Amino acid sequence: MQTKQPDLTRDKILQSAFCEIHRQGFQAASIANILQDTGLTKGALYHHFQTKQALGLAVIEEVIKERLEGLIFRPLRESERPVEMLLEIIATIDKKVPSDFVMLGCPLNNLMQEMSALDELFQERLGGVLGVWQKTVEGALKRGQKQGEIRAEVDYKAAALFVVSAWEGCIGVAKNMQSPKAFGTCMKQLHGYVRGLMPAKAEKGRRKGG
Amino acid sequence: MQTKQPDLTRDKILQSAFCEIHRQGFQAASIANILQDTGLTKGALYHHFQTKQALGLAVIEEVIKERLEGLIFRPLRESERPVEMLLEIIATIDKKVPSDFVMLGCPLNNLMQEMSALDELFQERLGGVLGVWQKTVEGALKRGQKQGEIRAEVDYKAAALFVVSAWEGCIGVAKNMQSPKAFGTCMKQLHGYVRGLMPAKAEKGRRKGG
DNA sequence: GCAATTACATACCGACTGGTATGCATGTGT
DNA sequence: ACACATGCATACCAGTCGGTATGTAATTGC
Repeated sequence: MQTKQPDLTRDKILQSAFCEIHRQGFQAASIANILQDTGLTKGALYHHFQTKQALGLAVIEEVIKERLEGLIFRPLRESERPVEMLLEIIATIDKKVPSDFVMLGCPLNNLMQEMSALDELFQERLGGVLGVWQKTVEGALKRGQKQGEIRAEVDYKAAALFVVSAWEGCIGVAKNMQSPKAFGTCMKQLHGYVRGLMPAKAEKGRRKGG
Repeated sequence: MQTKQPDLTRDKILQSAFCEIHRQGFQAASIANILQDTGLTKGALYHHFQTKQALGLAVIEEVIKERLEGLIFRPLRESERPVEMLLEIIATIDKKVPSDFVMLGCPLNNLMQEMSALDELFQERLGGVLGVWQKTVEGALKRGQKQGEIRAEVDYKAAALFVVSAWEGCIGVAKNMQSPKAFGTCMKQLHGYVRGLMPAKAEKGRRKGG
């Protein structure tokens, strides 16, 4: 066992920074808090990350993006019945995610609201993740259209944009109401919207209530 | 003409604070900037507002809420054809609002995302405004239901919650993409969702494309 | 017209911020 | 085994933050 494990140290910083940023926002996130939490010092932190900004960008890329990847992107991409998978994820996301993720909001959305208008690099990175999300939903709808599960006249690009927007909106409003229940209610409506993209036949076949 | 006009001074501070908060967020909003912008001094500001928090709360109540009132709440409440008015507002809001309101985001939503989890008073005030919004849409849908413009089985409370959530979500995503066009596309989908709440007959009667 | 209050301006403060310069110990390549 | 780079700790810094104490001019009440 080594006394110095740079990769572990770096990861500890990233995780702690993620939590601090999730709770306080990026600008209000205190380097000092992260150091206290990890038991490290400024030397360690600024050895691994040149600036606070670089740390924030790394959190986006290596923590937030990866979480979304596992929770949403990958299942959606790999499923052979993408529309059903999308509906499934929308219907169950409120149970799959710890309740403080509703109380504190979506880490991605929080950062977008806070930083997009202030910092170009943040805007690019966040936009990148958002773009992947959108493209993933878009792909699911497109494939669904080929399978006849989405009506032919549906503009799947616009629909995907709306799904992601409404999704984030639901978390945001639920966060302000501090109500996981409202989140569930809201996402159920989004579920209804997506079902509304399906042909009448396929739509009727699905269960109605949540 | 008087040399001291406390009401005007107070208003100048509120307006400037609104802009500063809209641009930077509340925590990053700098008292010094507001003073520089208004040409006043700390003495003046802290005479009218006990703390920065009090200033923020006043901005919510006296600026943000009033703007939404004039732009959305009042028209919706006073219309005799509330569903049409709701659709009208959703369809044209992207033109009625200056483009920097898309680039900088909805002031209400920005503050909700930033402050709701951090400060109880903010959460209450913001939640109050959001509640009015929600109740107003709710009332519009309810009245629409009586008029037969909304299908009887629609859960108008859940639908109203979703409309507001998706609305904010659309602005948020458009802000991150720095794209007023995306805002329009996204709101058109919300328009479609609301139309989907109408009976097939009434829905068909409306124009399809934007 | 005098007293009291209101409406500001000036100067200052402690706390905290992100960031850096320096130093030292551990690990690594040869 | 020695040179060198990496990994991390300590101490310090300039700048900014919100907030306050004090002073003074303008306005108001009587």
